[in-house]
Amino acid sequence: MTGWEDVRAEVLRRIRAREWVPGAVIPGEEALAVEFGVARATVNRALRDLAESGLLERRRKAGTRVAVLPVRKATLEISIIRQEVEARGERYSHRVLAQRMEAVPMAVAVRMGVAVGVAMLFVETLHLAEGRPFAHEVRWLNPGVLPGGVVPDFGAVSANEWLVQNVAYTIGDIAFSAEGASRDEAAALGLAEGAPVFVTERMTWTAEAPITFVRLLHGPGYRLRTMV
Amino acid sequence: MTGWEDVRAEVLRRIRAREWVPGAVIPGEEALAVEFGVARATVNRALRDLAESGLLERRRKAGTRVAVLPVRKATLEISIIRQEVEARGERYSHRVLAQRMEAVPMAVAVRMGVAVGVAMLFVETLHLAEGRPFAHEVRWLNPGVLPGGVVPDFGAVSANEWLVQNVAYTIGDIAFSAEGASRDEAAALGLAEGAPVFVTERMTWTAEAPITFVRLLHGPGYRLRTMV
DNA sequence: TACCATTTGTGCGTATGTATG
DNA sequence: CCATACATACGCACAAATGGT
Repeated sequence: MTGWEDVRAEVLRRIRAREWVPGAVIPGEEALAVEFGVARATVNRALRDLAESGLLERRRKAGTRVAVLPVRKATLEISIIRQEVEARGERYSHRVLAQRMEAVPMAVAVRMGVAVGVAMLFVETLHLAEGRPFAHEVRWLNPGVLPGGVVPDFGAVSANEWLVQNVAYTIGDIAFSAEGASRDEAAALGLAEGAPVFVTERMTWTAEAPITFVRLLHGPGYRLRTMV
Repeated sequence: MTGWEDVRAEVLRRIRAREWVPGAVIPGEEALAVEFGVARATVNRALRDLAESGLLERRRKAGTRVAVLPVRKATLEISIIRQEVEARGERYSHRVLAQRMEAVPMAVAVRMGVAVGVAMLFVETLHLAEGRPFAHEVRWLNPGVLPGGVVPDFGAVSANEWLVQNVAYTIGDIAFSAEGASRDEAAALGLAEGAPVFVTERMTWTAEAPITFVRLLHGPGYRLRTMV
């Protein structure tokens, strides 16, 4: 009956009810464990969870305090474009518009952390939902990460999906912005030049080497949502 | 020397090295605990962490398997606009452009889950960085959540910040999109009509009642980033 | 359908490590 | 340097979910 989620709920209630006000130190784990009649580990689990979600701040020796300006943490689920389309109940397809070795432009070189002019595999893809343009993808891919140096057939499986399945867990960062579509981008997506597009730029790395830089454009109507 | 993070690192290595391929069931917690010479709880902590980040899928009785299409989970830190501006080393200020009770339009009523025409507190704010428009905010706020029914002075502390500090932990969802600025929005942000703007829409609730619906517009140059 | 065996989920009490006021 | 409070570990136990018989 008293699990760590119950403890979390009660702590949450006290924060909400302002029984514990922002900035104040709350009782220690041991004290709460006694009060709630649970083990200290159970309290720890609950408080750790609340700290992860930004509501509490915990420091050794200093104790646990209620965050003054809680930074809310929202989690985005970055899925394969195919999954995204299929989740809407639409049929997915994609077309490779270009694929070639190409010297990276400066903007990309900077983000990938390589010298300007280094040759990378350049892949341009149009993702379709029910045959209509859904997203336009431009990608630079470090050929060094391809197993055996063999370039896969991105016409069969999109680069997006192929990488997730074939190149191991990576770290990276993502940035979102709104931009006006360039002439080429607009043409690919069937929009007017300058139309607002939702831009996702993603850079991924292994421990040492850059893997890929992707610039993904979604046309009007696209919404990126967080999962509660 | 062998903490749960070490266990996680080793499991990660095996996934990366494809010793455990996507879709395959990995050894049970007990077996891994024996192999690594740690307690089962330690293995559990490590595997739970990997499952939370989307790399493993766990089900009772079925065991733990390597995710076939790992859904990457990116965490966004949603901070107060003032913090965001100050983090850039710029001076923050804001102006309340409008504040009145107003019947919610249908689009907002639907999202807030209230009847069309219900009166909410409407607040329009312009956020400035170094005196230049940074973001335009339109907010509908349920007056029922105001302590004592008193409307705070949003000219002193922005509604954004006031709510975080005075209304307790909430659940909500956020959606991001790119749109063309309307005439009024463009005017507020000093842009041309139809210019691409980055739109953040946030809806928050307490357990039962809607708290607030916000529509936040950022002009060109704004980028929303994830933390690694 | 009913039951059982397996596997993860979580709890308890205790002990030790570690950052830090 | 020490006392404190969190961080994490261990071993055990039982609960809950669920695949299979």
